[in-house]
Amino acid sequence: MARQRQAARRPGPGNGSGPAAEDRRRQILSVATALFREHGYHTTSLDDIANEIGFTKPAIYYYFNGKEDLLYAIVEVVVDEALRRMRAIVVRDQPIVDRLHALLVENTRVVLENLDANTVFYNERGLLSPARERQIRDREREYTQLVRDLYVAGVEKGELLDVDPTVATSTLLGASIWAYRWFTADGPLSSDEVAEQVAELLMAGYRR
Amino acid sequence: MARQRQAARRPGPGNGSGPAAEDRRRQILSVATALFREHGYHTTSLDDIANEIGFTKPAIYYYFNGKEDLLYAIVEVVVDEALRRMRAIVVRDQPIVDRLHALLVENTRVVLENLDANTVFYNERGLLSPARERQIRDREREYTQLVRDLYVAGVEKGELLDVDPTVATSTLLGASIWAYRWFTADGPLSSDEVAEQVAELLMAGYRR
DNA sequence: CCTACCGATCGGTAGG
DNA sequence: CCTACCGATCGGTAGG
Repeated sequence: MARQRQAARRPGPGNGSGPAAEDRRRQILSVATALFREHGYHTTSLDDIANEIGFTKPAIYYYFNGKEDLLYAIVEVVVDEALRRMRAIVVRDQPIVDRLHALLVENTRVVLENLDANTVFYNERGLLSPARERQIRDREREYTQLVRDLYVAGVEKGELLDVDPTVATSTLLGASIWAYRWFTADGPLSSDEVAEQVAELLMAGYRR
Repeated sequence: MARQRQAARRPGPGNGSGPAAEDRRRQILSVATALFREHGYHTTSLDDIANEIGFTKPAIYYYFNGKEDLLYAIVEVVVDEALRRMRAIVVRDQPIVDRLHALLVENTRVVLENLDANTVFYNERGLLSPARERQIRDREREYTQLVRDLYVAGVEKGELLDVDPTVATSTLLGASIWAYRWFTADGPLSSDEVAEQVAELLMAGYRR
């Protein structure tokens, strides 16, 4: 589908940083994200991506330096967005339990609102070069650390269950993130409803 | 390391199904599991696997029909083992809350005890052929269904928190499984300790 | 279980 | 952003 070449304006090096070029970049990333999610990074060729958009492989090199740059760009946005949202919640003037709850709701939301990109993040980011993988890992650690610090403070105040804070943080975030594996937009629950229920379950525990 | 060829007995088609052949199969799978986990399926070549053991690529074709067969064999063991252990717990003569707790402890344990294989399972199983992926997915569904049925029964009896059973099941199992992403054998906690703490947190909730 | 080798795929580049 | 093309990798096979 959409295999016709647009007879539109030649981009040319001139507007390589113009707004039209930004749109093209976004379009390439969007298509790459969907294909990487569906088939995996290595099973998706640059030809696949280019064809899906309606032009040829070398065009991609006009906007990106190589295949790995596509993956990196996708993955980078995911951590940065998660980090940004977590930061905003952690500093709120609320009881720690409430902040942790809000944080888990928000975390599930951000995952489900960007399902393709998040799936690529969790499935393919290990394929990045060691240097880039490290950069991503550092930012992810920062994000985990944010939640861990909150948890430690909550235990000290007697607001949270006293288990190992690393276990608690990883497990709670993991439970939230895991939604990317089973959530379907055509299911009975909206992403917001899922986010709420997940957070509720983790806060209250399953035991009645 | 271990790059010397063993000058041992030629296997030959004769003992292709003998005990020595089974050992070889297991060895190949074990090496493949470690490499697939570390570098990913597509980044690991059959030459890599063969070299690591100390012979050449065609030898692998003496024991397996192709690269994908290696992945399938690894992944199959993982679901089957999980399914087997879950079945044994679900039928116990215990209160549902206790069975759910035991089940989560056991689930985390089985993941952490076979970290390499489970990591491959969750990261690479999407690369199987559609037919094989379906087979794995069916067995995984059976396993999820087991836990879901237990949850539904628990809610009816008033023993469990009344949230959507699919959300509950997926989230609880996900939280447990997620340990494969952050657990390290050289950390302060043993896999058994982690398994207990995860299950405790999920049962009681983080709120004090 | 080895040597030798083929065919296809694919990321990337030249040159415009 | 296109045509044409190269080089390397790699799964798989022949033939022993």
